[in-house]
Amino acid sequence: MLSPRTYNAVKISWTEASLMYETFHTTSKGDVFIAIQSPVKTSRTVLGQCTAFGDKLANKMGPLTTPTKRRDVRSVDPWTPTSNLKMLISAASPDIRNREKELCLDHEGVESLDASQESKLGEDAEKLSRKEKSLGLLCHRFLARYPDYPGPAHDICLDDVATQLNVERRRIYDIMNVLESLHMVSRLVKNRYTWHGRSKLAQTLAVLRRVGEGQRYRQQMQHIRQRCAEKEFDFDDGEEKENDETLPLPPADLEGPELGQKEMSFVELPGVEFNAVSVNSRKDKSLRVMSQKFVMLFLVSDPNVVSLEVAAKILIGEDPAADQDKNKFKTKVRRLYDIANVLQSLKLIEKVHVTEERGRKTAFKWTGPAELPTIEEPQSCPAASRPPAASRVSEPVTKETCSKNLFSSPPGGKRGFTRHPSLIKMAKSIQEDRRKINSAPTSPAKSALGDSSNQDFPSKMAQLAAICKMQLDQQSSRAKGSRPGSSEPAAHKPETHQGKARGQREEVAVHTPTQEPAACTTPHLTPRPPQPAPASSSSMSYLQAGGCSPLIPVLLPQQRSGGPYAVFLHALRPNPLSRPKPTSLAVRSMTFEEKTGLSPGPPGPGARLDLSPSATKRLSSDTAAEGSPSKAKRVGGHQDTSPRQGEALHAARLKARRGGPPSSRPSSRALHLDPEFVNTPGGAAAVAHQFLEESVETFLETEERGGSDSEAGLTPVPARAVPLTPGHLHSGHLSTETLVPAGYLIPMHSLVGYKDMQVQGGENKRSTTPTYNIYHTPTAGSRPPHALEITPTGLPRPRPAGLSPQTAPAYRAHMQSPGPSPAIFNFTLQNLGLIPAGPGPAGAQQQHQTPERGPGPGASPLLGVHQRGGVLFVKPLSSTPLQQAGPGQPLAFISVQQPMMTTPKGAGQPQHSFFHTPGPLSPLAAMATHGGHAPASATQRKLDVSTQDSPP
DNA sequence: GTATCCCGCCACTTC
DNA sequence: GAAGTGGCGGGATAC
Repeated sequence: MLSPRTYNAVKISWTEASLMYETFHTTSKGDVFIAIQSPVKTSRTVLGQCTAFGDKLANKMGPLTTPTKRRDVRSVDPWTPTSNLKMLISAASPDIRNREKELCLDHEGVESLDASQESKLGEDAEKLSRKEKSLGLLCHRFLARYPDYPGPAHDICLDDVATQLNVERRRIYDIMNVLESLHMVSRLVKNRYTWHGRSKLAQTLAVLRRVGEGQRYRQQMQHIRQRCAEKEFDFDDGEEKENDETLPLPPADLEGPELGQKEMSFVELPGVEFNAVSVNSRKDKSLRVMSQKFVMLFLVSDPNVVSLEVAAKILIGEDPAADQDKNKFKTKVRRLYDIANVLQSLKLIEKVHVTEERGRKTAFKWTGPAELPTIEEPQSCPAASRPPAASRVSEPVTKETCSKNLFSSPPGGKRGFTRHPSLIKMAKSIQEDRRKINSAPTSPAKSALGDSSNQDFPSKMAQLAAICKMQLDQQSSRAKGSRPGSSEPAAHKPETHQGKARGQREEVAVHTPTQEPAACTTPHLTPRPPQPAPASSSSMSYLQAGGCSPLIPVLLPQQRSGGPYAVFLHALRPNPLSRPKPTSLAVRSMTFEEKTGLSPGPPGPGARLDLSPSATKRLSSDTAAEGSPSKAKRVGGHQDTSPRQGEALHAARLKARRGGPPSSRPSSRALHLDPEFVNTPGGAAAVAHQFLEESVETFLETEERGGSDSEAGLTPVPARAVPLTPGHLHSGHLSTETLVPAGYLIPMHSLVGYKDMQVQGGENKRSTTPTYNIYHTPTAGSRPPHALEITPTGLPRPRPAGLSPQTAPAYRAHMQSPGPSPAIFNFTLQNLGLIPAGPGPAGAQQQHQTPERGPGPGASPLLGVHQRGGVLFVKPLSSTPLQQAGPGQPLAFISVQQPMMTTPKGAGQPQHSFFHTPGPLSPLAAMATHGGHAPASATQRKLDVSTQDSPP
């Protein structure tokens, strides 16, 4: 067939080529097509018959081998991107090939091709047909330029790429966003990205799957399908709304959970940890979020076939408004096409058509890796990382050092409220460094570190950055607030610092920056600090993602490449559960879909997610913070983050509750911005802190009391049982939730420290900036075994009731301490075996759950943990669950803090609008707002109704 | 006529 | 204020 050389040359492109083909096929209808070489052939011709890729490929190969192309290929430098591009292009576009051939063939010289190609393409571009200009093709060309598994980091200059590919930058952004969602690239700086290729893809997918499971997407899809089946008519776009009632739109329901996701805003990428950090301007990046969610659907779907409609509904569902708005629906669909095109180029999906009652539907079939690395919680980075920590030390150390330096000053003292510009800069620089490192690491760095380390690297970097930020935030907050209440905090902090000092490295390495310190400090947590690494790590590390409701960030250990990721889960979407959906239903609609289910990979026991709530939070928070200022508005934002932020958030929440301004939650994003919240008006902040603390304490107490309940709530309730009511949440409380970037995945590394964080729990909280807040720990989630189970709804896991007494204190401590979220703490304890999984003590969680406010003002019912002043509130993933959840159930936690931001709004109408989806937000909101009240009902609603339903 | 999805306006962010 | 980003949706092209 191909000459060796050719072969080599082709190798790289092969996949791509295949992808391209597929793409084409898909595009064209799934028909098969073409042999690359065959000059003309277009798609269908050859393969028409073959359906399977393999076949296709084989077929293609045959043709491909054909002389001509090879030549080209060969001639070209096999590995050169251009060569690849050429191949791809030729393969992809018959027209192009033809042209090339015509034009170039002659010369054959690959080179000529190369140069000419692009130029041609570019030139031709104008002439090219729409198809030829498709995003998928463009993506192919783009991908052809880089190796799947880059050794050293590859920097990508958008301008260059755009120029080379002859496309507008705008198009490149679309591609980059999708790639970023898969962690194939990470943004380095403006106009620059780092190419990671597929090195992190497996992990990312594994994480996404988990998250998806946690989100119950499968259920949602089924639900939707059912509805569809039931009401086919309704489907039509517009109707949906109406359907709602009748059918609570699938989307809607779905939304609920997803809603949380809506946070699309948060979408930051895992790999890019920093995203959160700084640079990113728009945290929203819905495209990224959408992309991740879209991928999750495939990963969770048994059939692996997801219809565009279903996907759109689910994704849209998140967007309340979208549901009703046809236009929005259309827009979403457009985006899905964009994403699908890129994913097709990546060969992750293939376009297919599903025949339904209604007719033929466009759908996509997952063609990516079937089996994904399990995410082991255990491995969870933490642990792994830790050890490495030492090794990694370098990084960690650095981070630590940095963080220490940054924070050191304040330990006892407070940190400046506001971040000093210089600090900010530092943080940024650090972040940048991280990024750089990350990028590099991906390949090399990691190697150096070791696998785990690798991951760690990035994560570390991220952590460092995060830590720095957090610290800064904290400092700032302290500075501001050193205020009374702070005493504790202060104490903690100092301790924290100390703790850090001691264990810092470890912690540092491990922990997420921010929290760690705090956590460490916390006496209760104390243990964690240093050692946390191992134990904590283990325990901490894993949060069940799945279990976690939406909000919960899950940390996944990255097995290899990637470190674990922290995923922000949206609030669980109860919905799915809510409706008992018969899977079968789904079937009708979609042939493929039918599956019911397996959850693809439910994480086995092995797979666990580490949630580092804190981490997540951080991320989220960071992100949020980064988020546009405007967003900040939502909250009241104080940016100061950290504990204060959390407090601020609380305060905000409280206010909201009290009638404070409903805050309009600006947007989900805003939520994230907690930091901003933090900033909350100065004096107020201090007060708020105190207030928060108090509330927290109260909350804790409450939790303890009601803990069980809350736990239940926390526990991942079986879907139905408890669907989080996102809506509920949002309604009131949502805000909190909102804050959380649901759905967003963050690489553990970035989070790093989660363990620590978790372990540490409390201390950090304060310190931790908003970001941290984000997390929550999902206790349940953390449980390894359950990972899957944990998933929101279903988490059967019993929660460590055990928390109880003993834990309780600890819990409180946590809560009080800024450290890690209580949830985390619980988690950890549970994992460690210190706490019984049972319902018992659940209190903490339960408390959270308790919906209502247990905690006091802010206490969110659902949430299990709240950090106190600090601010982390853990929410039960599924809000609903709480109720249901019985003892034993694991908890899902969500950090509420962010929500704070939202709170205002969330509470208000906006929320609804925002969140139609009840789900996600709600949980948070619930927590945040604590309007605990909301929770229960909300959750329930969720089940029943679409999110929106949730009563305001 | 519907399905796709390119194109580029424009708002938001960041520098 | 300029540049970078990215949401968004009009409308063209493909089927």
